[in-house]
Amino acid sequence: MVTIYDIAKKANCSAMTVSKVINNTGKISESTRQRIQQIMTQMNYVPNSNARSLVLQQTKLLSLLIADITNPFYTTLARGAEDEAKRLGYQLLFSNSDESIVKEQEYIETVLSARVAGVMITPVGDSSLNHLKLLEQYRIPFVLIDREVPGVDADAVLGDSKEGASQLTEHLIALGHRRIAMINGHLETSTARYRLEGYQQTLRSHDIPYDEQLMMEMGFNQTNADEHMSKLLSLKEPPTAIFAANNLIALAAIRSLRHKGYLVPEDMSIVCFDDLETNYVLDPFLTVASQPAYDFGTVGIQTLIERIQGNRKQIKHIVLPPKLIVRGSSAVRIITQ
Amino acid sequence: MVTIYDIAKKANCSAMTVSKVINNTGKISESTRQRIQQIMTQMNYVPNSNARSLVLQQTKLLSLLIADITNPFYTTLARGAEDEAKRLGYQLLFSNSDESIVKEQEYIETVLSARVAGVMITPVGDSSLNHLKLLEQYRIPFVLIDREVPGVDADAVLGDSKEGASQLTEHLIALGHRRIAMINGHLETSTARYRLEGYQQTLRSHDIPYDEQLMMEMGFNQTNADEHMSKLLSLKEPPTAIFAANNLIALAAIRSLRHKGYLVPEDMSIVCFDDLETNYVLDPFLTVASQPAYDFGTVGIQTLIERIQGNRKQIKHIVLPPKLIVRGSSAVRIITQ
DNA sequence: CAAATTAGGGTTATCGATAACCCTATTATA
DNA sequence: TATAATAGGGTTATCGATAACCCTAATTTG
Repeated sequence: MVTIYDIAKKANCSAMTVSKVINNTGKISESTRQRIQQIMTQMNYVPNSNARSLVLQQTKLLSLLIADITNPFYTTLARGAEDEAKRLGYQLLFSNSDESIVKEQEYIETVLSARVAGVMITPVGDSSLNHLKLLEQYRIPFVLIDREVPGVDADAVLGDSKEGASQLTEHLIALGHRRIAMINGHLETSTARYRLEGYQQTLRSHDIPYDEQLMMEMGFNQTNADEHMSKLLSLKEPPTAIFAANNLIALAAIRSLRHKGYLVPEDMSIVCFDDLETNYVLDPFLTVASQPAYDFGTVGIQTLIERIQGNRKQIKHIVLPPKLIVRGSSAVRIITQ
Repeated sequence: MVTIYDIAKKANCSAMTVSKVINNTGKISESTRQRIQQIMTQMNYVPNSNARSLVLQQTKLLSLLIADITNPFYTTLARGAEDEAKRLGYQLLFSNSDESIVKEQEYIETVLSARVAGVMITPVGDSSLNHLKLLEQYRIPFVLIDREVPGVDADAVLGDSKEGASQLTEHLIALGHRRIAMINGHLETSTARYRLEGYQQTLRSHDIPYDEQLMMEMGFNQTNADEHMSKLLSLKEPPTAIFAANNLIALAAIRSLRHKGYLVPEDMSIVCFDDLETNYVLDPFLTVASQPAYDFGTVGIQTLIERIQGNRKQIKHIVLPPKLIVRGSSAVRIITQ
């Protein structure tokens, strides 16, 4: 590998002079500057950022920890993050936690060892508290994406889960539904709690009693929907609509229903959080509270870098509002009998 | 940040002793080993991998350069790559080239400066030759994914584009189609060339003349399908089927056709390369030559790390075969008139 | 019992780049 | 003209970890 010493030797000067040319600091005559620059180009010199990071005590590396890159929401988010990071001169490491607290913990440690400049993380849940504290202890800036963690006072880019849940529930009620089930993610995550809150509050405002039998809790990325669906369908008064906490749950629910011989939306309306990238879907079907995944990525990186560069002292919570998109998976309740 | 010197001071020993405990080298008494280990845990010591990389002249960083993470094929590939990298103790940087040779070039340079251990790259096309040579010059191992580059003799994990194209064309012919158009990616990429070859050869083997008017070339990620579709439809003898070089092109084609009032597959059969993640598709519709995207990722990383660790001298080309999946987008040719 | 090992640990130089400071001609200024 | 200022560049120490080698006391071996 070519180093500044190689350049210096060829240019008949000291390494320091080369360094000054590279960083555009100090006083260098125009002629030596050009000579050195030419030699660097000619020798294909590329600075060793390990060495640089070591002395400067900072890297241009950011870390992105998400649940699963193949989840469409995170895919788009990651793309936004990478675009913005690149634009601002940073590189992006990424990893998948699969909603596992253990994987998350392991990753935080490798991230610490890489001395990344900052971390953008979708925390698994409230129990992420411990490793987030570790980041704090090491003074590594981080920004929470999509989910809050009680006890952690950090920058965050969030959706408005309560508002989105309200909109979706409101939509179902407007279609005549009264028995509205909810299949939620783990209540260990803040989004699940807010979505529940929005759902309950909207029911209440329409004088619809909250029925615990209509509440199901499963992981955001799990697919044991069959079981939950059976329970719901076997109720004395089964639901006529389902509010799924995200699109994966909704898709699993629809598959399960079809499997059991039910039609959506004829027999059951389904709505959910998060859209699917319409570019890759031929016939968009889900009625969703769409969240701006790409913006989650870009805004998250911006927020992170602001903090890294110390341009801001106070904590910032940014809320990106959801947008209701009505499609074929929800329909007017058909009153039988 | 806690360093080995901090540990050493607290443990009343030299930094070297701490280093030996960390790396499990040298001779250390069981008692000091435990004492040091305890102090490290207590102080939350995490090694500085910049310093380590600097002296060892190697990092545990790999780089993944793909066209676009939101393209479903690459999403899954990236997931496979990350899983495998993590399993083998490496971290993954990623970036999107958007099929742009300029972005690719820039990225290669930042990658060089990060002193990554290796690079996994889906080259934009034949003109990637220059920066790949730069990698070679710096002796940074790399593996080509999905596409070959003439003049570059490197490890590669490839699909069998010719075979897949043959299968798809064969399928259309079996359905009675004779006027089969092809919408290809840029011929600057090896996959586009092989797919063309498979298509042409299969036509020939059925004594169907190759008609240049039925050949369209567009970028793998571009969507000016409308224009191409208009040309095809206005031919004296328009096609009854289209072979799209990948799924994005196929989707764009279908949208364009629908927009013009044509039905798929009634008026036009469509087949293509690369499946969509069936987990996120409610009603899989495309007849595809499916490629094992996840395996592209894992095998690519394996191949790369083998080379990094110097366990293998000779160049290796791994070919992962495609699989024909017949669905609703292709149908028997309806003979009108 | 003397010599040779070895256990257990320490010293020093090094990786590549940079900060902080120093040095010497030349030029500007009083 | 004498002095101060500056242009242009060099020296040295440092970041954190490790390789290569050294050192001393205890233990083993012939």
